[in-house]
Amino acid sequence: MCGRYTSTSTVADLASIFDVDEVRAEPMPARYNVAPTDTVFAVALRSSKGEIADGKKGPRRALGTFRWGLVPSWAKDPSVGSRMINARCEGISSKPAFRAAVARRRCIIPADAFYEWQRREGRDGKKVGKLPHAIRRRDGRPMAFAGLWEFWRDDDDLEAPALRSCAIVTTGANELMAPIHDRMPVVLAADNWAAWLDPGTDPGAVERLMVPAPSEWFEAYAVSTLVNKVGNDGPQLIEPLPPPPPASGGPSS
DNA sequence: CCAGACGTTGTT
DNA sequence: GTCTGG
DNA sequence: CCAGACGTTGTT
DNA sequence: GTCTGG
Repeated sequence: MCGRYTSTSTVADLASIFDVDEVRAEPMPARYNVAPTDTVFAVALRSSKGEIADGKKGPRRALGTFRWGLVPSWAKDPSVGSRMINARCEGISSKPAFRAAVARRRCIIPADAFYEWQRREGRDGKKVGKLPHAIRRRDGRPMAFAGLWEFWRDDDDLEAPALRSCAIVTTGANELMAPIHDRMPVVLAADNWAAWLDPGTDPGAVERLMVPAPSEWFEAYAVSTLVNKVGNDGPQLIEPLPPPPPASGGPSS
């Protein structure tokens, strides 16, 4: 799955890379530990209803900010979003929480790396803990996570600004990821960005985009458990973990 | 009909 | 809002 | 995803 | 053990 990632590219770089023509996001500092419920960048098409932008003509893609954790429009309060941080691609179109968004409100969530925790066992099968790994593109470019977004209004406070929230679509692991974890985010090829964002794309075509990206795009390596704590941040979180000390003979030798 | 869920992950 | 379970 | 909490009452 | 918050 994908429960933590990094967002280190600048607004200007993202606007350029994703061919965004309207920026509706204040710059944010580089983040090495983006966690659920955080405010994140995402790219979405402007809609005729003005959900992303006002009614101006011309621009097509907007870079905006969203709360990570999709809050369905019918939710009583936004807390349900904490459990909607990912959307499994399998059966996604029949899930009440995601159905509307996958049909009409797809977005791209940029990320520079994501984290996955590998469960590890001791020699005797006892649990030893979880080892976090960072996964990033070999070419150094930001990744485009396939995302969904929603629009939520508080029925008790119609004056309040609407909340825009998002979820990351997940799929099975590719060969690189398989030893670490059995799920991974859908990472879109640049050639598929337009089709993913376009609400007019045929549902079958959308389905075919929600597949594991090729292993060859990525590199993965173990990192320290500093990332476990959401309050920790900084480039040290994606530094490769030094190899463990040579196996000492244990209690006896 | 109304009430209640609406999600993912990992683990046994 | 819409579907499922009772 | 991991870390950290894990409760009630009454009132608007 | 299970849920909530970040």
